Amino acid sequence: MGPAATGAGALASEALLRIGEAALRLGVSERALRYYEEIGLVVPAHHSPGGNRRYGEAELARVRRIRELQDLMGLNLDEIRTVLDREDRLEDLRARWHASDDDAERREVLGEVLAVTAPLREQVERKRRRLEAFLGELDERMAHYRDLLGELDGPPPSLSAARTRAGRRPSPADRS
Amino acid sequence: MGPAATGAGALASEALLRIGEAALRLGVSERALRYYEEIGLVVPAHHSPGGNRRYGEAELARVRRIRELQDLMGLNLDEIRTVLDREDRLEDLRARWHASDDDAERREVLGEVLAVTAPLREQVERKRRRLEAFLGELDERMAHYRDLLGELDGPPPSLSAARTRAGRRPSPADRS
DNA sequence: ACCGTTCCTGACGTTGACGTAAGATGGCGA
DNA sequence: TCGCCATCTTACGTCAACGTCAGGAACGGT
Repeated sequence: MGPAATGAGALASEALLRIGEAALRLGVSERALRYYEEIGLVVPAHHSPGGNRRYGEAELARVRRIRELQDLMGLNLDEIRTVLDREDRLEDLRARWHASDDDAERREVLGEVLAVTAPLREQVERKRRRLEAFLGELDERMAHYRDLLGELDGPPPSLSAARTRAGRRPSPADRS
Repeated sequence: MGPAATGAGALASEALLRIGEAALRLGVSERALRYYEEIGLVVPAHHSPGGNRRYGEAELARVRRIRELQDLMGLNLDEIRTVLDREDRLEDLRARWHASDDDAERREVLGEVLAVTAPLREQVERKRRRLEAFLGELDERMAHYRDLLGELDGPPPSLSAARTRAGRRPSPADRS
Protein backbone atom coordinates (compact mmCIF):
# COMPACT_ATOMS: atom_id res chain seq x y z
CA MET A 1 0.00 0.00 0.00
CA GLY A 2 0.94 3.62 -0.30
CA PRO A 3 2.31 5.90 2.35
CA ALA A 4 -0.70 5.32 4.55
CA ALA A 5 -3.04 2.36 4.65
CA THR A 6 -6.17 4.35 3.92
CA GLY A 7 -8.61 1.79 5.22
CA ALA A 8 -12.03 2.75 6.40
CA GLY A 9 -11.20 5.71 8.56
CA ALA A 10 -10.72 9.20 7.17
CA LEU A 11 -7.14 9.94 6.52
CA ALA A 12 -4.75 12.57 5.28
CA SER A 13 -5.79 14.34 2.10
CA GLU A 14 -9.40 13.61 1.65
CA ALA A 15 -10.59 16.94 0.32
CA LEU A 16 -12.69 17.92 3.28
CA LEU A 17 -15.70 20.05 2.61
CA ARG A 18 -16.80 23.16 4.38
CA ILE A 19 -20.25 23.16 5.77
CA GLY A 20 -21.77 25.04 2.86
CA GLU A 21 -20.58 22.58 0.27
CA ALA A 22 -21.47 19.64 2.41
CA ALA A 23 -24.98 20.91 2.99
CA LEU A 24 -25.35 21.60 -0.69
CA ARG A 25 -24.28 18.14 -1.75
CA LEU A 26 -26.41 16.48 0.86
CA GLY A 27 -29.44 18.59 0.24
CA VAL A 28 -29.76 19.50 3.88
CA SER A 29 -29.43 22.82 5.64
CA GLU A 30 -26.30 24.01 7.36
CA ARG A 31 -28.38 24.36 10.45
CA ALA A 32 -29.22 20.70 10.33
CA LEU A 33 -25.56 19.78 10.15
CA ARG A 34 -24.74 22.01 13.10
CA TYR A 35 -27.67 20.54 14.94
CA TYR A 36 -26.47 17.02 14.31
CA GLU A 37 -23.16 17.97 15.79
CA GLU A 38 -24.86 19.71 18.69
CA ILE A 39 -26.55 16.50 19.68
CA GLY A 40 -23.46 14.46 18.96
CA LEU A 41 -24.84 12.66 15.97
CA VAL A 42 -22.40 13.74 13.30
CA VAL A 43 -19.09 15.15 14.34
CA PRO A 44 -17.14 16.80 11.54
CA ALA A 45 -13.93 15.05 10.59
CA HIS A 46 -12.06 18.13 11.63
CA HIS A 47 -12.44 21.64 12.93
CA SER A 48 -10.16 24.28 11.51
CA PRO A 49 -8.13 26.26 14.05
CA GLY A 50 -10.59 29.07 13.54
CA GLY A 51 -13.46 26.77 14.34
CA ASN A 52 -14.68 25.97 10.86
CA ARG A 53 -16.21 22.54 10.34
CA ARG A 54 -14.73 20.21 7.77
CA TYR A 55 -16.63 17.19 6.58
CA GLY A 56 -15.18 14.07 5.03
CA GLU A 57 -16.86 11.35 3.03
CA ALA A 58 -17.58 9.31 6.14
CA GLU A 59 -19.61 12.13 7.62
CA LEU A 60 -21.50 12.67 4.40
CA ALA A 61 -22.40 9.00 4.36
CA ARG A 62 -23.50 9.29 7.94
CA VAL A 63 -25.83 12.13 7.16
CA ARG A 64 -27.24 10.27 4.19
CA ARG A 65 -27.89 7.40 6.49
CA ILE A 66 -29.67 9.64 8.90
CA ARG A 67 -31.92 10.99 6.21
CA GLU A 68 -32.64 7.51 4.98
CA LEU A 69 -33.63 6.29 8.41
CA GLN A 70 -35.79 9.35 8.87
CA ASP A 71 -37.56 9.13 5.56
CA LEU A 72 -37.78 5.41 5.22
CA MET A 73 -38.31 4.19 8.72
CA GLY A 74 -39.65 7.28 10.39
CA LEU A 75 -37.15 7.02 13.18
CA ASN A 76 -36.38 10.03 15.31
CA LEU A 77 -32.85 11.22 15.83
CA ASP A 78 -32.60 9.46 19.13
CA GLU A 79 -33.51 6.10 17.68
CA ILE A 80 -31.20 6.82 14.79
CA ARG A 81 -28.43 7.48 17.20
CA THR A 82 -28.66 4.00 18.62
CA VAL A 83 -28.61 2.52 15.14
CA LEU A 84 -25.57 4.56 14.20
CA ASP A 85 -23.91 3.66 17.46
CA ARG A 86 -24.25 0.04 16.52
CA GLU A 87 -22.71 0.64 13.16
CA ASP A 88 -19.91 2.56 14.79
CA ARG A 89 -19.30 -0.29 17.12
CA LEU A 90 -19.14 -2.42 14.06
CA GLU A 91 -16.43 -0.31 12.56
CA ASP A 92 -14.53 -0.64 15.76
CA LEU A 93 -14.89 -4.32 15.38
CA ARG A 94 -13.49 -4.29 11.90
CA ALA A 95 -10.38 -2.65 13.22
CA ARG A 96 -10.08 -4.85 16.23
CA TRP A 97 -10.70 -7.89 14.11
CA HIS A 98 -7.38 -7.73 12.42
CA ALA A 99 -5.55 -6.44 15.42
CA SER A 100 -6.71 -9.15 17.72
CA ASP A 101 -5.47 -12.67 17.98
CA ASP A 102 -8.18 -13.54 20.41
CA ASP A 103 -10.90 -15.48 18.68
CA ALA A 104 -13.06 -15.44 21.77
CA GLU A 105 -13.24 -11.69 21.66
CA ARG A 106 -14.07 -11.75 18.00
CA ARG A 107 -16.84 -14.19 18.54
CA GLU A 108 -18.24 -12.09 21.29
CA VAL A 109 -18.27 -8.87 19.33
CA LEU A 110 -19.71 -10.50 16.26
CA GLY A 111 -22.45 -12.02 18.30
CA GLU A 112 -23.28 -8.69 19.76
CA VAL A 113 -23.39 -7.03 16.40
CA LEU A 114 -25.70 -9.66 15.03
CA ALA A 115 -27.90 -9.56 18.08
CA VAL A 116 -28.22 -5.86 17.71
CA THR A 117 -28.71 -5.75 13.97
CA ALA A 118 -31.39 -8.40 13.86
CA PRO A 119 -34.05 -6.34 15.61
CA LEU A 120 -33.60 -3.54 13.12
CA ARG A 121 -33.90 -5.99 10.30
CA GLU A 122 -37.10 -7.29 11.80
CA GLN A 123 -38.47 -3.83 12.15
CA VAL A 124 -37.71 -3.08 8.54
CA GLU A 125 -39.21 -6.34 7.46
CA ARG A 126 -42.41 -5.71 9.35
CA LYS A 127 -42.71 -2.34 7.77
CA ARG A 128 -42.09 -3.80 4.37
CA ARG A 129 -44.83 -6.32 4.85
CA ARG A 130 -47.31 -3.70 5.93
CA LEU A 131 -46.34 -1.55 3.00
CA GLU A 132 -46.82 -4.43 0.66
CA ALA A 133 -50.25 -5.14 2.07
CA PHE A 134 -51.15 -1.53 1.69
CA LEU A 135 -49.91 -1.53 -1.86
CA GLY A 136 -51.93 -4.60 -2.64
CA GLU A 137 -54.99 -2.94 -1.26
CA LEU A 138 -54.44 0.08 -3.43
CA ASP A 139 -53.87 -2.05 -6.49
CA GLU A 140 -57.02 -3.95 -5.81
CA ARG A 141 -59.03 -0.79 -5.66
CA MET A 142 -57.47 0.62 -8.77
CA ALA A 143 -58.08 -2.58 -10.66
CA HIS A 144 -61.67 -2.46 -9.63
CA TYR A 145 -62.09 1.08 -10.85
CA ARG A 146 -60.36 0.26 -14.07
CA ASP A 147 -62.79 -2.57 -14.55
CA LEU A 148 -65.67 -0.22 -14.10
CA LEU A 149 -64.15 2.15 -16.58
CA GLY A 150 -63.65 -0.69 -18.99
CA GLU A 151 -67.24 -1.61 -18.76
CA LEU A 152 -68.18 1.87 -19.71
CA ASP A 153 -65.74 2.30 -22.55
CA GLY A 154 -66.07 -1.12 -24.05
CA PRO A 155 -69.52 -2.04 -22.86
CA PRO A 156 -70.81 -5.58 -23.11
CA PRO A 157 -73.75 -5.01 -25.47
CA SER A 158 -76.45 -6.60 -23.40
CA LEU A 159 -75.44 -4.97 -20.17
CA SER A 160 -75.07 -1.48 -21.47
CA ALA A 161 -78.25 -1.63 -23.48
CA ALA A 162 -80.22 -2.82 -20.53
CA ARG A 163 -78.96 -0.11 -18.30
CA THR A 164 -78.69 2.98 -20.38
CA ARG A 165 -82.27 2.84 -21.53
CA ALA A 166 -84.86 4.95 -19.83
CA GLY A 167 -82.82 6.17 -16.90
CA ARG A 168 -83.56 3.08 -14.99
CA ARG A 169 -82.57 2.81 -11.37
CA PRO A 170 -80.04 0.14 -10.58
CA SER A 171 -81.02 -3.36 -9.85
CA PRO A 172 -81.73 -3.84 -6.16
CA ALA A 173 -79.09 -6.43 -5.51
CA ASP A 174 -75.92 -5.01 -6.85
CA ARG A 175 -73.34 -4.25 -4.31
CA SER A 176 -69.72 -4.55 -5.16
CA MET B 1 -85.38 2.42 -0.40
CA GLY B 2 -86.56 -0.06 2.14
CA PRO B 3 -86.70 0.53 5.83
CA ALA B 4 -82.97 0.92 5.97
CA ALA B 5 -80.82 0.37 2.93
CA THR B 6 -77.71 0.32 5.04
CA GLY B 7 -75.25 0.82 2.24
CA ALA B 8 -71.99 2.50 3.00
CA GLY B 9 -73.14 5.29 5.27
CA ALA B 10 -73.75 4.81 8.96
CA LEU B 11 -77.35 4.27 9.74
CA ALA B 12 -79.87 3.70 12.48
CA SER B 13 -78.84 1.34 15.24
CA GLU B 14 -75.16 0.93 14.89
CA ALA B 15 -74.15 0.90 18.53
CA LEU B 16 -72.30 4.17 18.51
CA LEU B 17 -69.40 4.52 20.87
CA ARG B 18 -68.63 7.32 23.25
CA ILE B 19 -65.26 8.89 22.87
CA GLY B 20 -63.72 6.94 25.72
CA GLU B 21 -64.60 3.57 24.29
CA ALA B 22 -63.63 4.63 20.81
CA ALA B 23 -60.26 5.87 21.96
CA LEU B 24 -59.71 2.69 23.90
CA ARG B 25 -60.49 0.42 21.00
CA LEU B 26 -58.40 2.44 18.62
CA GLY B 27 -55.49 2.83 20.93
CA VAL B 28 -55.43 6.57 20.52
CA SER B 29 -56.10 9.34 22.99
CA GLU B 30 -59.39 11.12 23.36
CA ARG B 31 -57.51 14.30 22.69
CA ALA B 32 -56.44 12.97 19.34
CA LEU B 33 -60.01 12.21 18.39
CA ARG B 34 -61.14 15.67 19.40
CA TYR B 35 -58.23 17.11 17.53
CA TYR B 36 -59.15 15.21 14.40
CA GLU B 37 -62.59 16.69 14.61
CA GLU B 38 -61.18 20.11 15.29
CA ILE B 39 -59.31 20.06 12.01
CA GLY B 40 -62.21 18.44 10.23
CA LEU B 41 -60.54 15.13 9.66
CA VAL B 42 -62.89 12.81 11.49
CA VAL B 43 -66.36 14.03 12.30
CA PRO B 44 -68.26 11.84 14.75
CA ALA B 45 -71.27 10.11 13.32
CA HIS B 46 -73.40 12.03 15.73
CA HIS B 47 -73.34 14.50 18.55
CA SER B 48 -75.71 13.94 21.42
CA PRO B 49 -77.99 16.88 22.27
CA GLY B 50 -75.74 17.54 25.19
CA GLY B 51 -72.73 17.69 22.91
CA ASN B 52 -71.27 14.25 23.45
CA ARG B 53 -69.51 12.66 20.52
CA ARG B 54 -70.67 9.32 19.18
CA TYR B 55 -68.50 7.31 16.85
CA GLY B 56 -69.63 4.65 14.40
CA GLU B 57 -67.66 1.96 12.63
CA ALA B 58 -66.98 4.21 9.67
CA GLU B 59 -65.24 6.73 11.88
CA LEU B 60 -63.20 4.07 13.59
CA ALA B 61 -62.05 2.81 10.22
CA ARG B 62 -61.19 6.33 9.27
CA VAL B 63 -59.02 6.78 12.31
CA ARG B 64 -57.29 3.47 11.68
CA ARG B 65 -56.58 4.67 8.21
CA ILE B 66 -55.10 7.84 9.56
CA ARG B 67 -52.79 5.97 11.86
CA GLU B 68 -51.74 3.68 9.07
CA LEU B 69 -50.88 6.54 6.78
CA GLN B 70 -48.98 8.19 9.58
CA ASP B 71 -47.00 5.15 10.60
CA LEU B 72 -46.49 3.57 7.25
CA MET B 73 -46.07 6.47 4.93
CA GLY B 74 -45.08 9.19 7.30
CA LEU B 75 -47.71 11.54 5.94
CA ASN B 76 -48.81 14.49 8.00
CA LEU B 77 -52.45 15.12 8.75
CA ASP B 78 -52.74 17.58 5.93
CA GLU B 79 -51.52 15.12 3.36
CA ILE B 80 -53.70 12.50 4.92
CA ARG B 81 -56.63 14.78 4.56
CA THR B 82 -56.21 14.93 0.82
CA VAL B 83 -55.99 11.16 0.67
CA LEU B 84 -59.11 10.75 2.74
CA ASP B 85 -60.87 13.39 0.71
CA ARG B 86 -60.21 11.30 -2.33
CA GLU B 87 -61.61 8.25 -0.70
CA ASP B 88 -64.64 10.23 0.39
CA ARG B 89 -65.12 11.44 -3.10
CA LEU B 90 -64.97 7.84 -4.09
CA GLU B 91 -67.76 6.92 -1.75
CA ASP B 92 -69.78 9.72 -3.23
CA LEU B 93 -69.10 8.21 -6.57
CA ARG B 94 -70.36 4.83 -5.47
CA ALA B 95 -73.63 6.43 -4.52
CA ARG B 96 -73.88 8.55 -7.61
CA TRP B 97 -72.93 5.61 -9.73
CA HIS B 98 -76.17 3.90 -9.20
CA ALA B 99 -78.25 7.02 -9.12
CA SER B 100 -76.92 8.42 -12.35
CA ASP B 101 -77.91 7.54 -15.85
CA ASP B 102 -75.15 9.66 -17.24
CA ASP B 103 -72.26 7.52 -18.34
CA ALA B 104 -70.23 10.56 -19.16
CA GLU B 105 -70.34 11.68 -15.58
CA ARG B 106 -69.37 8.25 -14.42
CA ARG B 107 -66.44 8.14 -16.74
CA GLU B 108 -65.31 11.52 -15.58
CA VAL B 109 -65.45 10.72 -11.90
CA LEU B 110 -63.77 7.37 -12.34
CA GLY B 111 -61.02 8.99 -14.33
CA GLU B 112 -60.51 11.52 -11.64
CA VAL B 113 -60.36 8.92 -8.92
CA LEU B 114 -57.84 6.88 -10.84
CA ALA B 115 -55.77 9.92 -11.67
CA VAL B 116 -55.67 10.83 -8.05
CA THR B 117 -55.04 7.38 -6.66
CA ALA B 118 -52.20 6.55 -8.98
CA PRO B 119 -49.75 9.06 -7.50
CA LEU B 120 -50.32 7.66 -4.06
CA ARG B 121 -49.70 4.20 -5.36
CA GLU B 122 -46.49 5.37 -6.95
CA GLN B 123 -45.40 6.96 -3.74
CA VAL B 124 -46.04 3.78 -1.84
CA GLU B 125 -44.27 1.76 -4.46
CA ARG B 126 -41.21 3.96 -4.36
CA LYS B 127 -41.07 3.65 -0.65
CA ARG B 128 -41.43 -0.09 -0.88
CA ARG B 129 -38.55 -0.31 -3.30
CA ARG B 130 -36.32 1.76 -1.08
CA LEU B 131 -37.28 -0.32 1.91
CA GLU B 132 -36.47 -3.46 0.02
CA ALA B 133 -33.09 -2.14 -0.96
CA PHE B 134 -32.43 -1.21 2.62
CA LEU B 135 -33.47 -4.62 3.75
CA GLY B 136 -31.22 -6.25 1.21
CA GLU B 137 -28.36 -4.18 2.45
CA LEU B 138 -29.00 -5.25 6.01
CA ASP B 139 -29.25 -8.87 5.01
CA GLU B 140 -26.03 -8.66 3.13
CA ARG B 141 -24.25 -7.31 6.14
CA MET B 142 -25.71 -9.85 8.45
CA ALA B 143 -24.81 -12.65 6.09
CA HIS B 144 -21.29 -11.37 6.01
CA TYR B 145 -21.04 -11.32 9.75
CA ARG B 146 -22.49 -14.75 9.95
CA ASP B 147 -19.84 -15.91 7.53
CA LEU B 148 -17.17 -14.51 9.75
CA LEU B 149 -18.66 -16.21 12.73
CA GLY B 150 -18.83 -19.45 10.82
CA GLU B 151 -15.19 -19.21 9.96
CA LEU B 152 -14.36 -18.87 13.60
CA ASP B 153 -16.54 -21.67 14.83
CA GLY B 154 -15.73 -24.10 12.10
CA PRO B 155 -12.42 -22.89 10.71
CA PRO B 156 -11.79 -23.91 7.11
CA PRO B 157 -8.47 -25.69 6.41
CA SER B 158 -6.64 -22.87 4.67
CA LEU B 159 -7.63 -20.23 7.15
CA SER B 160 -4.97 -17.59 6.93
CA ALA B 161 -4.71 -17.70 3.17
CA ALA B 162 -8.44 -17.47 2.57
CA ARG B 163 -9.17 -14.64 4.95
CA THR B 164 -6.62 -12.06 4.01
CA ARG B 165 -8.36 -10.55 1.00
CA ALA B 166 -11.69 -12.27 0.81
CA GLY B 167 -14.59 -9.88 1.05
CA ARG B 168 -17.15 -12.53 0.38
CA ARG B 169 -17.46 -15.91 -1.19
CA PRO B 170 -20.42 -16.80 -3.37
CA SER B 171 -20.30 -20.33 -2.08
CA PRO B 172 -23.73 -20.86 -0.62
CA ALA B 173 -23.35 -23.86 1.64
CA ASP B 174 -21.86 -22.71 4.87
CA ARG B 175 -24.39 -23.45 7.52
CA SER B 176 -23.49 -25.74 10.37
C1' DA C 1 -3.13 44.30 4.10
C1' DC C 2 -7.69 44.25 2.16
C1' DC C 3 -12.21 42.74 1.50
C1' DG C 4 -16.05 40.16 -0.02
C1' DT C 5 -17.77 35.65 1.04
C1' DT C 6 -18.51 32.04 4.27
C1' DC C 7 -18.90 30.53 8.77
C1' DC C 8 -19.23 31.03 13.82
C1' DT C 9 -21.98 31.16 18.18
C1' DG C 10 -25.85 32.29 20.76
C1' DA C 11 -30.60 32.71 21.24
C1' DC C 12 -35.27 33.11 20.19
C1' DG C 13 -39.11 31.56 16.78
C1' DT C 14 -41.93 27.91 14.37
C1' DT C 15 -44.78 24.01 13.24
C1' DG C 16 -47.30 19.76 13.84
C1' DA C 17 -49.68 16.79 16.76
C1' DC C 18 -51.10 16.28 20.38
C1' DG C 19 -50.67 16.52 26.29
C1' DT C 20 -52.56 18.42 30.29
C1' DA C 21 -55.10 20.92 33.71
C1' DA C 22 -59.40 23.55 35.13
C1' DG C 23 -64.00 24.32 35.64
C1' DA C 24 -68.44 23.46 33.78
C1' DT C 25 -71.98 20.06 31.96
C1' DG C 26 -74.03 15.62 30.42
C1' DG C 27 -75.59 10.82 30.91
C1' DC C 28 -77.58 7.64 33.70
C1' DG C 29 -78.16 3.94 37.38
C1' DA C 30 -80.12 3.81 42.17
C1' DT D 1 -83.84 13.63 42.29
C1' DC D 2 -79.17 12.63 43.65
C1' DG D 3 -74.63 11.32 42.81
C1' DC D 4 -70.92 10.31 40.19
C1' DC D 5 -68.13 9.34 36.41
C1' DA D 6 -67.47 10.46 31.58
C1' DT D 7 -67.26 14.44 28.54
C1' DC D 8 -67.29 19.01 27.31
C1' DT D 9 -64.79 23.50 26.12
C1' DT D 10 -60.95 26.59 26.73
C1' DA D 11 -56.50 27.44 26.82
C1' DC D 12 -51.82 27.09 27.85
C1' DG D 13 -47.76 23.54 27.69
C1' DT D 14 -44.56 20.35 25.21
C1' DC D 15 -41.24 18.17 22.24
C1' DA D 16 -38.57 17.33 18.17
C1' DA D 17 -36.11 19.19 14.49
C1' DC D 18 -34.87 22.43 12.75
C1' DG D 19 -35.55 27.97 10.85
C1' DT D 20 -34.13 32.51 11.39
C1' DC D 21 -31.96 36.50 12.75
C1' DA D 22 -27.91 39.29 14.85
C1' DG D 23 -23.30 40.49 15.57
C1' DG D 24 -18.84 39.06 14.99
C1' DA D 25 -14.84 36.35 13.44
C1' DA D 26 -12.39 33.22 9.75
C1' DC D 27 -11.08 32.23 4.91
C1' DG D 28 -8.88 32.97 0.92
C1' DG D 29 -7.90 35.33 -3.39
C1' DT D 30 -5.45 39.60 -4.89
